[in-house]
Amino acid sequence: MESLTSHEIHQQVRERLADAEVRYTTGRRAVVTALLRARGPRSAGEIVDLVVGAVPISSLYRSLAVLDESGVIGKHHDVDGIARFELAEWLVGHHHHMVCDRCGNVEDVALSGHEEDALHELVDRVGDSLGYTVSGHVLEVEGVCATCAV
Amino acid sequence: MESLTSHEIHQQVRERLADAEVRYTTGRRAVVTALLRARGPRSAGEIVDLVVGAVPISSLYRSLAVLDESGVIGKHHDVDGIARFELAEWLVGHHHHMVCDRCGNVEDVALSGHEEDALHELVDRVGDSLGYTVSGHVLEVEGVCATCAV
DNA sequence: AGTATAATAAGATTGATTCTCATTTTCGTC
DNA sequence: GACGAAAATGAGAATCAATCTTATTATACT
Repeated sequence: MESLTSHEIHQQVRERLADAEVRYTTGRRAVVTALLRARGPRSAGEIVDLVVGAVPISSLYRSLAVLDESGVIGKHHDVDGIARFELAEWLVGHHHHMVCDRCGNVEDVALSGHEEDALHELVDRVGDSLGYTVSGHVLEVEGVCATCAV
Repeated sequence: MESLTSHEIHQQVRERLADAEVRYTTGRRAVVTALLRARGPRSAGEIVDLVVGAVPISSLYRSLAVLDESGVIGKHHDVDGIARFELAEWLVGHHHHMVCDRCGNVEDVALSGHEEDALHELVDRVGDSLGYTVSGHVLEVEGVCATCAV
């Protein structure tokens, strides 16, 4: 998947929100911009720092909820149970995560087409064997990053 | 990995806790028994229901913390951010999770040796390419279970 | 049995997240 | 370019899983 420019992404988001009859306001745009700059999932607290100017935390959480509900961003929880948000895969491409055991940093990782295909087959097989209709998969690689490795 | 009997698991846990100079008390044993019956990760609230008799929630959390710290159980967070606990892999074998998108149920899944080897190679390659020393990996398959598929 | 140490129980506390509601902004219309 | 309806925001209250505190109880060792 060729990556979209920042401008194209905002355009895609605007259209998606329009379909959901939701306005693409300044606050919501600020969240998308912040997540665009970050190259991995970020917590609400981290996003507050990434966004220029003061953002009320309650408003930020509502922006995140709206964007999540309309499929613009995805939400998952890190090892400490804190929610982390990132742009949805239809905007930035399917990818996985490399997590540092020490500092907790999370980076996006895209597999090669061949690797992703193999993983996809594997996952389908697993779902079938248990009677599930597979809708997706998540792979997290855990390790110690170069900086933490002393 | 051949699976251990319930009795053998309690024995292993006892030894592991002894090494950590921690007692294997009734409350801690009850948690292990409950997780042994459950065939997948369970939340603190669910474990309260699985354990026979009333268990103070604060005590349960401390038992879980002690067992987690000594490596007897593992902890992760589900899509709603609540913590789920399960017996550690050295007790029940390395495995992955099949998660139902609808009801949230989580089942353990073990891959074949061949599949697991291939996955292991893949994650090693990913870690190397990013300068990480890989320590593990997590694969979650998402889908809709037979019951929820109507 | 007696003592020192660890574990438990009950409730208070914390902290991320959500809810409430009054105020403000936006959009389509006149 | 103001008007009214609907949507969004902001400030603080409320929620709830999880942790902490401390007094009490149980356990291991002598």
